[in-house]
Amino acid sequence: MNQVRVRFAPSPTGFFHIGGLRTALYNFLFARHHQGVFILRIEDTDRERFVPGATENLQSALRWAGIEPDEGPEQGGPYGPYFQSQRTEIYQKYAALLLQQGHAYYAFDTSEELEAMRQQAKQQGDFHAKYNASRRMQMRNSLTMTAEQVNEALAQKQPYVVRLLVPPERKFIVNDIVRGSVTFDSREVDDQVLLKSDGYPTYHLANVVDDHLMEISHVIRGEEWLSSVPKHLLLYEYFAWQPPALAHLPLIFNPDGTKMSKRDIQSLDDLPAGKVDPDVASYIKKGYEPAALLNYIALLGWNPGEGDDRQVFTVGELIEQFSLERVNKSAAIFDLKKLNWLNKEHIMRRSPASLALENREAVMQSVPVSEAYLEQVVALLQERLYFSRDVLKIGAYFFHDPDVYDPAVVRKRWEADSAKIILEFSAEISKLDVFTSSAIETVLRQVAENNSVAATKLIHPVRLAVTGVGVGPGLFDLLALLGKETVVRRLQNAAARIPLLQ
RNA sequence: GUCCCCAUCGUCUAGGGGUCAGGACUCGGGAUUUUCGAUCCCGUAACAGGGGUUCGAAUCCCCUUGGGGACACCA
Repeated sequence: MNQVRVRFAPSPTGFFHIGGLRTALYNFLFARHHQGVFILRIEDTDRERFVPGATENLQSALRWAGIEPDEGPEQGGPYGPYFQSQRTEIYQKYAALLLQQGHAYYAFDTSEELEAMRQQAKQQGDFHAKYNASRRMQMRNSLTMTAEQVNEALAQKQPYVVRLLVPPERKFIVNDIVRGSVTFDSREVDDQVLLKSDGYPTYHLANVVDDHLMEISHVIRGEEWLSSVPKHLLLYEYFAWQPPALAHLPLIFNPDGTKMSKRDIQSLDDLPAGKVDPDVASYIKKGYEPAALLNYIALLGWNPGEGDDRQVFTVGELIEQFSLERVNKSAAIFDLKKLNWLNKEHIMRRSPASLALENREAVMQSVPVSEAYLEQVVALLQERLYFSRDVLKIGAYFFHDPDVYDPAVVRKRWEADSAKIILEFSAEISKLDVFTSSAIETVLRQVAENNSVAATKLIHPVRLAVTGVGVGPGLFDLLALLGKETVVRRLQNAAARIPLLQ
């Protein structure tokens, strides 16, 4: 295989869709797997739908995901510019070439005329009329006008588009890496507009020209493009260019089988039944691990195959395993539950140091603690974290004395003699020289025994007294980390305050 | 409507003529633990339907049904 060069070619017309991220990921994985080049090309040829900031949003999301292009608007490259809006002369040149060779023609039809044609066809039962062999000779174009008329129209600066001349009676056989062989009839393809009246190219022209000029070896994109492949094939043929290999990816849907849409989604915490948020930014904001999201969407339409039951993959492992041949044909449904599970799996595999670093700012803002202390806190909390930045949220008591005691836990765990035993325990641990987990445990069990109660009768009230909540890491580790002074203080406070709550 | 694509547990999927149809998430149960979490066991749950082909079909073929995509001077 020659050098692999692939591109992710989004149009900056709104938010960054999760399906787009997967397309980018597959392109990236494929490129890395083959030591190829991953290119970002911005397809901003529709200036009516252009959304300012969309490109930047896209690039920052790719950066977050760690799937940065080798060539693109930011990193440059020998095939630039990578904004199609900056390449209009190129497309015009190729459109002119097609015109010259008779593979394309001028069309002067106004949108009203086009609309009238479609309306009329509709009345005749033709729902989606095509501008093609069966109708082009009834329209106002350089096929029906004389050369003089055309030149005159051009001289008068009448708006025109350039259309692709699709031959009648042609079969197009598309060989797709994921779908196999798919056949289309030219009757089904219309004389696609190649150059719009504003001088900008349509997707089809720009795409084919750029893929060729940028020496793209494999086009990996969403299934929605499959049916326009015949037009592209025709263009390659007219230009006498070798078309790239094609791989059309299955779509991703909501749990209810509908298209993922941003419309009715407020937030990830408040999803309507059956819906899922398609906006990559929402997942970034929520605090998902990039590795987890990538891992999850990689598995939506791809798997490593027989004999490999792994679910958790690092990006490196994905690169190693990925192949287009193992991409599925059928659409997948996005399941937040599995993403959440993977997120936890990836968090558990991280180093406490990196998690500490990520929580550092928020924690320090709340209370200054040593790096070492923070890292020990993280070590205790790590496997209880659902999101990497939740340290302060689920472990506030490592940084502050509790100011409230969970009423449900008070009700369940606090008994009439709890205060008395807790004070006794407090007095006993005060005497400890080495405040280690095991020393504390020994003392606690001794105190329990002295009072003829099970250790749990002491363990739960102590946890409540020290943390204010009923859940958390192993009690003795927690107390040891907090330190004698803090623990004794909290026990005494709680012994005085909790009985008043009952 | 026309053309094209797709179809294995609720979800992601493995398997592609002979399998007890496997794994993962979820859910349920149990073990462990001082709680939560983690971990370990166990369990519920699928070849859309109908016809062929074949000794034998989830697997190959056809039809039906269902879902999806495309049918713009949007990508």
